[in-house]
Amino acid sequence: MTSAPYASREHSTKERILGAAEALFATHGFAGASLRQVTAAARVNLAAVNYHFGSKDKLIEEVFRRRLDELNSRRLAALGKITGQDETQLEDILDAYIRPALDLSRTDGGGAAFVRVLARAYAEHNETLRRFLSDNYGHVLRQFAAEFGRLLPSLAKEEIYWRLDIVTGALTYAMADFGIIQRKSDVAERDHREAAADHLISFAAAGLRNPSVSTSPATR
Amino acid sequence: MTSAPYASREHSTKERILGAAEALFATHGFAGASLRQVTAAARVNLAAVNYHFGSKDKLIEEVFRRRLDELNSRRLAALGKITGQDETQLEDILDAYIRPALDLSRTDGGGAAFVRVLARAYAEHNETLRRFLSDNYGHVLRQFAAEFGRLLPSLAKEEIYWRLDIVTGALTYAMADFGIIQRKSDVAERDHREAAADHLISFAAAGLRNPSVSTSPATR
DNA sequence: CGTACTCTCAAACGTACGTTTGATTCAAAC
DNA sequence: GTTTGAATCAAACGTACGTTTGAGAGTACG
Repeated sequence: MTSAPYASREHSTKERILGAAEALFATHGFAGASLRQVTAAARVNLAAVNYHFGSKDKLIEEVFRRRLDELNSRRLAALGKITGQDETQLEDILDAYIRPALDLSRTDGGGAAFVRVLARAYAEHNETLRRFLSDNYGHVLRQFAAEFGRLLPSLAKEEIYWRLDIVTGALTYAMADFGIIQRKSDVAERDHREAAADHLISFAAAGLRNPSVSTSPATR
Repeated sequence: MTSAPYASREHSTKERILGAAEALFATHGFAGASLRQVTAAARVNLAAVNYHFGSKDKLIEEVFRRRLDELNSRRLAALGKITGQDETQLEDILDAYIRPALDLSRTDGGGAAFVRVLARAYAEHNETLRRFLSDNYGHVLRQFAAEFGRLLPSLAKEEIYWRLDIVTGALTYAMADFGIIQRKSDVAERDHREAAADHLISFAAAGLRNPSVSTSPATR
């Protein structure tokens, strides 16, 4: 072996497992993709998953962590630029939230697959996974909810979280399907998604602005 | 098979299985909910599923058929009222498509659960299930696509199907989450969903009207 | 009564799953 | 040269799955 300066190369066992798992989870779901499929696709031994990650659940978490760390950093960076400003519109906050995810779905090397994994996570209401995401990235949601609350003072905190969850799920699903369609597209695909993202944002803004529904039973 | 007047009552074995399967598929997915869970919840013997339905896949199909027959009949009835009319708007066709589903999510007796099952079906790209839905209800999609095409003459047939799929998936997901949230709501929930549906429709209309993307130049 | 038929039941079938084990490899450290 | 420890491997573990079986209960009808 030509002892290169990079100890953990892109083609290390761990990385190959993560890549294969990401692709197979996107296609077959977390329960539907078996470790035997994953290790066969990654061309590693079956036991490698439990050796390097400990369990299938931990592997799933690592698939998320690898992408979400950067995704949410970008979200917070974008949010930081508009936080507290007077002229901030609802659409600006939504843009800070979904634009990094849209960019991710455009990257090579599994980004598009990961967006589909994200959509899976929303569809499956896996409690373990929910807990992991809440523990590790809940502060991001909280910061966005706070900023949304600033622009929507008439909505209760709880109501804002509900709507954010619905909006995020619908957006994620739409983005995931963009990723599938991407294969058949040509150069104009980028423009299509750019324009579609604008529509998604305006849709989400309309849903969030919706004044009706009361979550406090006493106040009627 | 003597046609007894009340042979298949609401509490028959078949109906109890269908109800339990619907609820468990909504919560745990098709792969995640086992026949042992289903039969235990329905309080029937494990073998009853294979006796009455033949297999788990056939049971899944029957869960869909029980609801989709009426759902799509209502969709076609609503579409028939506006087909070919000059003053038809995109929003009218979308209303004909998603309003029956929204009504279904409001019904008692598992309708809300079924909408979540529908969302599952969209998230999982199960080929067997896709085939079944396409074979049995593809004509509905085709009729709607034809009417959409009439109002969107600049879009290729294929492009219309893509966008319909994305839009339907996002709408279904949103409606499914409405179903989950429903529990915590009071009387105003109906108004909320009514208003939210209007936003969903306008969002979908905007996405469908989007003129960009060219699928035509390259033949592939 | 006997026959026929539908439905239910406990038990077992074979398969696939996630996980664990113990041996083996191999390069670096001593 | 020996030791060490990380990494890989084939094989097996116990469990849960969908499905099948064959016996039996219940009902209808001559």
